[in-house]
Amino acid sequence: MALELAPSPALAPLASERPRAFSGIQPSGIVHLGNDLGAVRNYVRLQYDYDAIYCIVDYHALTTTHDGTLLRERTREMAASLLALGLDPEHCTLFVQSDRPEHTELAWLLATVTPVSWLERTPTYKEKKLNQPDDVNHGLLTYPVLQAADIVIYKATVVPVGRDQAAHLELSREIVRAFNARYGPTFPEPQAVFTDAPVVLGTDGVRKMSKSIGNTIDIFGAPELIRKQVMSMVTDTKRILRTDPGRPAVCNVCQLHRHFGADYEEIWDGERTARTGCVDTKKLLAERIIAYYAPARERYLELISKPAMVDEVLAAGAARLKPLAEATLAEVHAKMGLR
RNA sequence: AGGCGCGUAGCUCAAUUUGGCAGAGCUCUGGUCUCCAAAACCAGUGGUUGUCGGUUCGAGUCCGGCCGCGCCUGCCA
Repeated sequence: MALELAPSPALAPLASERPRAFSGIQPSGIVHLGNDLGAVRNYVRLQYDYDAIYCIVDYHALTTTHDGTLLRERTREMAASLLALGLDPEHCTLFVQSDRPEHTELAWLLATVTPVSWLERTPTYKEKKLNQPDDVNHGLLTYPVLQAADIVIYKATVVPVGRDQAAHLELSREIVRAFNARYGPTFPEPQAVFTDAPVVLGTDGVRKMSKSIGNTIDIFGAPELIRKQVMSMVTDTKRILRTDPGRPAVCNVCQLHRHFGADYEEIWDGERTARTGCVDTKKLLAERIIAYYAPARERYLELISKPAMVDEVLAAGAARLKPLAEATLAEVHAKMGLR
């Protein structure tokens, strides 16, 4: 690499006055209702207000998924899902993390300014140690460093996250501060943008909707599947008889109705007064979900049957980011004393 | 690299000591009950015993190789 003064990474190819936002999403496969309401909807909205970069983080996934065929499949499914739900390559940059290997190099460089104790304190690390005690690999520990690299390699200033993710972003900010303190101002401290994304509970009504737990509502599934999943949802456990009044505040079915119609207050009222029963409310919810996602489902099925279309979008996204990533690395090399 | 230990259902484990039908709890599925779901009760599904070979009439169990995980002692850029 030529020895030169750091080029200005401000000269983005996506020349734009909009602040740059970065967000990573795990390649967990086809998205479910919780993914969409909790994150994807916001991604779609934010792509019009920010210079938005969305990254399918397959390097991160390697800390828990060790089946190459499965990972590749899930990465493509995630990409197709995001495009089907409205991410528009004309308005945002969507790419796969491992298509920009500069992320991992920067992670190594950032690792040298990051105390081990910061990482050992990370709640997710402790949690994973409990969840997969036979596979506590180093990637799990260094995960937040790679996360920081993901963000700052594009000098993104805005990171849309749920409030539960605030701690992770704080660690990224600390790593950035540690780097800037040692080598001079280089990276902007990324700011969390808290979205009002709800934590969507699964069909069990207790735990967060999650593919690994198996409590999902699969929005791209066949209508019969969605009906079956909605009908199996846990409702208000105190409402036993049809004539018992319901409590919409604790009924997950009622909560989900918030997202599928302006008339949810009326639906809640029906539950409270036992004018309607749980079956009525579930059937209505199922049909609304099916109708709402029908166009996206069609797009998804189209995209997944033509993987070349998806791959093309991903390749273009990675190519667009290449100059940015290389410029940042060149600047960092110069500051750290690398050739 | 060497020493010790471990590997059995999706999960937690039993059966290994003394070779003799691979089992239990939870999860899951179905049924009863409820407007549904949950809870409760009843029933059922679920296994290449990490893997390859050997000994034996017979191996989850004994022997050897390999793979994986943990702990310990080293070596090294």
